[in-house]
Amino acid sequence: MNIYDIAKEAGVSIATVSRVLNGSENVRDLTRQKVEKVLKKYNYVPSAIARGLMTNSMKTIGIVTIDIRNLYYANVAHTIEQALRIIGFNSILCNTGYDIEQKIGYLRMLTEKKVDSVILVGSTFRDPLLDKPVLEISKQIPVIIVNAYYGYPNTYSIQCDDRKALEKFVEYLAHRGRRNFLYLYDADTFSGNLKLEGFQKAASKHGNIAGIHLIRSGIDEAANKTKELLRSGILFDAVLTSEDLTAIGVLQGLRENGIAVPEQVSVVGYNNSILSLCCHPLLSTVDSRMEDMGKLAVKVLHQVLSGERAENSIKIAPQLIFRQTT
Amino acid sequence: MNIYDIAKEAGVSIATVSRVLNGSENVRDLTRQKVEKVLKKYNYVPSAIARGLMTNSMKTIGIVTIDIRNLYYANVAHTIEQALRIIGFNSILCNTGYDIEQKIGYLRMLTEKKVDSVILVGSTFRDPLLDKPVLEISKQIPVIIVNAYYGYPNTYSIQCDDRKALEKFVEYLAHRGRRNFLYLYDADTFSGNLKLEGFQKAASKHGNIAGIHLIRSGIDEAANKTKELLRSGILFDAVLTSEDLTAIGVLQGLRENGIAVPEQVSVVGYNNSILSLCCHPLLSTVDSRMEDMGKLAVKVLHQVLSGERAENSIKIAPQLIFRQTT
DNA sequence: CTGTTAGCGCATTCAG
DNA sequence: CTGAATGCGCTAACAG
Repeated sequence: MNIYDIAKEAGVSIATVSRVLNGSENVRDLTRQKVEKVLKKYNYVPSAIARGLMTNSMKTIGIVTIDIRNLYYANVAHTIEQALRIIGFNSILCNTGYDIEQKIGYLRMLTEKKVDSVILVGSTFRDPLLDKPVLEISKQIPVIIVNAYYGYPNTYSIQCDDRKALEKFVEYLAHRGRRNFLYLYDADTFSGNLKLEGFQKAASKHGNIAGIHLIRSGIDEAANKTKELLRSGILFDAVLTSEDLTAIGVLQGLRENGIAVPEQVSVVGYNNSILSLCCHPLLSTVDSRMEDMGKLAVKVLHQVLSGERAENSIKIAPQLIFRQTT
Repeated sequence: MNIYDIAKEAGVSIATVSRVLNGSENVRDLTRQKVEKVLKKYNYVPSAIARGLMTNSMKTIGIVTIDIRNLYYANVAHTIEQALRIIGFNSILCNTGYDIEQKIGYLRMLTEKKVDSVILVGSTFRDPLLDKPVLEISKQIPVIIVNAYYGYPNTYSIQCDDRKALEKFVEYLAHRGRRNFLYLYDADTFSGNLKLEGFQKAASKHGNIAGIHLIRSGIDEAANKTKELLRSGILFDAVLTSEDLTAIGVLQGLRENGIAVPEQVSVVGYNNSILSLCCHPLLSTVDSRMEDMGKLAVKVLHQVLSGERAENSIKIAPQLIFRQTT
């Protein structure tokens, strides 16, 4: 069933059918009704593919991220998908994992499918090996990157000021009498480095750096590292992390050693995920405002696709969340 | 830049270009090289839209679920997306929320975009109001439903035996001396009812039903309900739930009242999410094997799309996970 | 092994 | 306000 069948049965031309399908004004009411009757009769659904071939757009955008199982990415992806739907776009979801070839493969697929834009979620997409593919794509369609920055034309970036978040939390803890700051992180990325810099700057200014350790992501990894550090006799009274999950591992490591939180040691997570509300004591953390970033990403995209001017780089302020671990 | 431009520059016909693009055998090596050279020169990417118009397939399927921020759905969606990619399909992600109109709207969009199939994730998609839309779609393309069942032709269902999970857990707890069973759940759905039935049957057989309560989803809601029940003097020594998050709320409610887990009360979650590893004590729960369900969904889909016969209904066995709360 | 031709289903001129 | 004609970029016969 296509537009020809409808036209024939309604006794009009395909142009007219197309017009009523697209809500054009220039159709006599009587004609419109004739067509709509047939449309309804067959419950006709036009083919977005054929339309796409003409308009060169499928009203679809690609959301590219590492792994949707990560709460952080899930949140942003969800927000983006919902905001896009409202402005008439659907989302192709791409979980690339950390493999660069996969990332490139997904990018290629998205250009084949002629998406109207690509939204990269996560600072791991700021990678020298991706520079060329991203540059190429950005020549065709706008590229939005959440939590990192590309300097190319037609790329737009939304970031949270991660550096400041760490700085301010260290500062806060120093005011509360903490002196020996430990930092555990699990990602050596663009935004990971910003956090690290913030920690280093503030910790050395307001106290001492008791240690900085890059560990694998996961509760057990963080718990083990904590226990190892405890055994080695390192002194610390505050632990900051790049992710809630890591902080929860720290909590468990401390508990096993009978160390009271926050009395003896303060612990701080990152992302303000639901996890931070599941542990005990409730985790102090940083709200990196992923929902706001997602919404901004779509807002910028909408502006760009509408031909309006849009900010090339937006930075929003994180929010410190004080709960029971500080 | 299209197939004509390539053909002209390579000095061949568009059919030949199409052949090398699709890896056809029937091309002389020399010819192939000529074409490939031009392809590379312009970094040519064929249009999936145009191809789709001919083949009537965009190699895309729709993943329809409530909300990807829910860990359970995120897991299944991720697994499905990955498995699909391997067999050459991409995924349009649809977060419908609970609104029925939205669900229908997404379904309509997916048929417009001519997806090759739709995978419904979650038993909330077994809804009388969706019967007709699902029936209509299933006449066009296969519909897979995870965690529920539709009896229509060309629909396929993957389920976890939720009823048995609850039965077995109650039984286990009874063996360990528990007698007064409480059940808190947050979803009045197809699978929700199965869990409930399992609980009722086993609890009344092996002990007493101390209460069954439908509450809103969330930690606080569960914690408040727990405290309310405690105040009201209801006696119970085991709490089962339909979701880890609810169980964690119960844990917090009990803690506030100084009730020891598992010494005085056992608590059981559902889904074996990462949340169950974040709380203290570590939560006993049910692994509903969403990864396996996701993989099975794609396996069945692959069979169907390949014209093979596939099981219309598959049920897999859940696994009880014993940690510290039982 | 290669080229010609004919659509796929729609949007979009351009006439009338 | 409506219709005829054209083409989007590709695949799939069908000839040769």
